[in-house]
Amino acid sequence: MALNLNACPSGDEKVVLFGLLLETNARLAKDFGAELEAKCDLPLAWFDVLLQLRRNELGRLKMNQIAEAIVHSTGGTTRLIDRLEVAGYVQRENCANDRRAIYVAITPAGNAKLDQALVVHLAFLDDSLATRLSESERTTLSDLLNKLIAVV
Amino acid sequence: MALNLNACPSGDEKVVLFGLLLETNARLAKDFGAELEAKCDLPLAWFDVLLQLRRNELGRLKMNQIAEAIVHSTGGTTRLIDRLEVAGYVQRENCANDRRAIYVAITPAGNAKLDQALVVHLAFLDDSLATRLSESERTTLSDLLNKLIAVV
DNA sequence: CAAGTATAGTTGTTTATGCAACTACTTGTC
DNA sequence: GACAAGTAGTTGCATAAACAACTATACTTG
Repeated sequence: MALNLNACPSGDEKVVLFGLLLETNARLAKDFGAELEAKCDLPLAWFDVLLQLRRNELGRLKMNQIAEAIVHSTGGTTRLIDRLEVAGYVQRENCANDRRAIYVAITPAGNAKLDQALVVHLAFLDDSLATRLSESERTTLSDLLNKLIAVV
Repeated sequence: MALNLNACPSGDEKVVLFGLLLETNARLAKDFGAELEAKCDLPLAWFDVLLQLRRNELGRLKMNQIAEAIVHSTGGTTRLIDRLEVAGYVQRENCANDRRAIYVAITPAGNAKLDQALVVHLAFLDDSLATRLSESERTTLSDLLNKLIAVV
């Protein structure tokens, strides 16, 4: 396995871990994305936006908060929200205090779609997460990822 | 935090974990990708390909093995390898046994570029991984991700 | 061994995204 | 209170990737 470690640290423990993280993510995103698209006709990025919006108790966030939360550029987020708005899942609302800013609010149709998607999501997670990791393992994983992401 | 759990399981433990995985990955990929691009003029996807090639003791893989390893479509992989080949980092080689198949082999220039990139990678990992997670935490994280990815 | 099926890779087309330049608005400072 | 600097969002452009249709080769089965 570790054939030529010094010249080529491609087998370094941290390098492997980083690669594993990318790969795990890519496979999960691909699998779940395909399922979501097939069963709900909803792209993963749209799901992500709707979920972020629901997590805010007012059901709305500013553009830059969304961009930050879903780790997209602001330009990309503008057009992503454009598509969601055309589909009727969100709507732009003006911000009284700051006329530069725009709130994006989830609509009833968006909430309904998200509910539908969450059913699929939970089934997927039962199948792919819960069968592979116990509850305590999932807690450990959460803790580690939180440490990893903290103040990056 | 859990305002309306039953109607809207957006705060479900598994849902949160899944989101955390996506977010961690997105941030790490974005940060490291930017650094790699800035310091080595090497896109993250190229780095990934070169790393996969080096991990094979012959320094070469077939197209479909690469596509599988980096979790891309075969069509996307064709064009990714096109670019790497134009840059001189890999070369296509015929496969004697199977005339449909094509080997992609890393070139000396590719190896040199990868060495350069690995220096940057290790520095990044020291900075973003090693400072946040101890060695035993990293081992735990590796184990959990391996379980998660197994036979997906 | 011929016909049908499966596999490896490429190509046309569409789409989503990032970057940089831009407009509009706000905040801080003299 | 005007001007500089900073911030919010959008747009033009370039690019990377997915999907589906295609070609070429290999395998399988009657």
